Amino acid sequence: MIIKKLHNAIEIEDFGSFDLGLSVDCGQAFRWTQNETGHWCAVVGNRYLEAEQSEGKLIFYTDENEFEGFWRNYFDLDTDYAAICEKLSADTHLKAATAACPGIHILKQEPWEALCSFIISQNNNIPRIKGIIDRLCENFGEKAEYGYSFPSAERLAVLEPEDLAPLRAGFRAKYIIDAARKVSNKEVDFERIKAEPIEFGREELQKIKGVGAKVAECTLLYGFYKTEAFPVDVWVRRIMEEMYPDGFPECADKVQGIAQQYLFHWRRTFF
DNA sequence: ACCCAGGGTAACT
DNA sequence: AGTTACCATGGG
Repeated sequence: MIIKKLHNAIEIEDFGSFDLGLSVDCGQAFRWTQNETGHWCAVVGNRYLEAEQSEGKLIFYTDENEFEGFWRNYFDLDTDYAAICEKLSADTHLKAATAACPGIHILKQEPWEALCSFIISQNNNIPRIKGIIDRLCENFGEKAEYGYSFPSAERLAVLEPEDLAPLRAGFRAKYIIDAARKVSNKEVDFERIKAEPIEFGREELQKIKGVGAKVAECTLLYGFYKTEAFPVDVWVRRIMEEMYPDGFPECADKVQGIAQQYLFHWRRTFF
């Protein structure tokens, strides 16, 4: 990876197969948008980033400290995805999926934002999920010059489900409040989920009303970077029924979640 | 009017 | 233990 400092940005070459647009817009994160110039923009935590990719170059409009201290890890730029995809290619369908949409990285999102986002995702579609999350941030996040932050669990914990009416989240409002309360009072312990094997996280997260197996797996994969987490939504279920009636291939051991992300995007985009 | 969406709960057999 | 209606909302 070659990193050059520009006057207002960091320019990167030789960053492997990473695809910025695919990674931020393949259904794992919901706050990235394209501005008039096609640059990808989002608020993550209390930071803001504008970024673009063109002609083999990746440009982050931020300084070196921010890139090295946060974004490099957020985009998982130091993991060798080419090697992972090569390993997955031992399976015919995974070979096709990884070849069809190369460059997807798992984004290392904030655990609370991932949990809350995937609670909202249940029995919902991606455009509407984005809308609800936008309204959640506008109503309860902190306003900065560049946009609204994602509201903390502590901020939402003091609210009642009816207070979330402006979100038009439907039956999910009460689940969001229950999650906020159990996370902020440590009844659901994020530090232990980070430290312990995935089985602990599975049980811990499902103590929350409205969190079942699928939302828990998404939270563990995108919020805790547990790459063996395996979320099965309606699209992945179709793939499992059509292509893997006898189970998921061994070559995906420990990275089932990454394999799942390629299959999800492949199935939605090309079938 | 009907069906579906990155599901989960509760109430049934 | 395995099915099924129902849950709010909006787009096709």
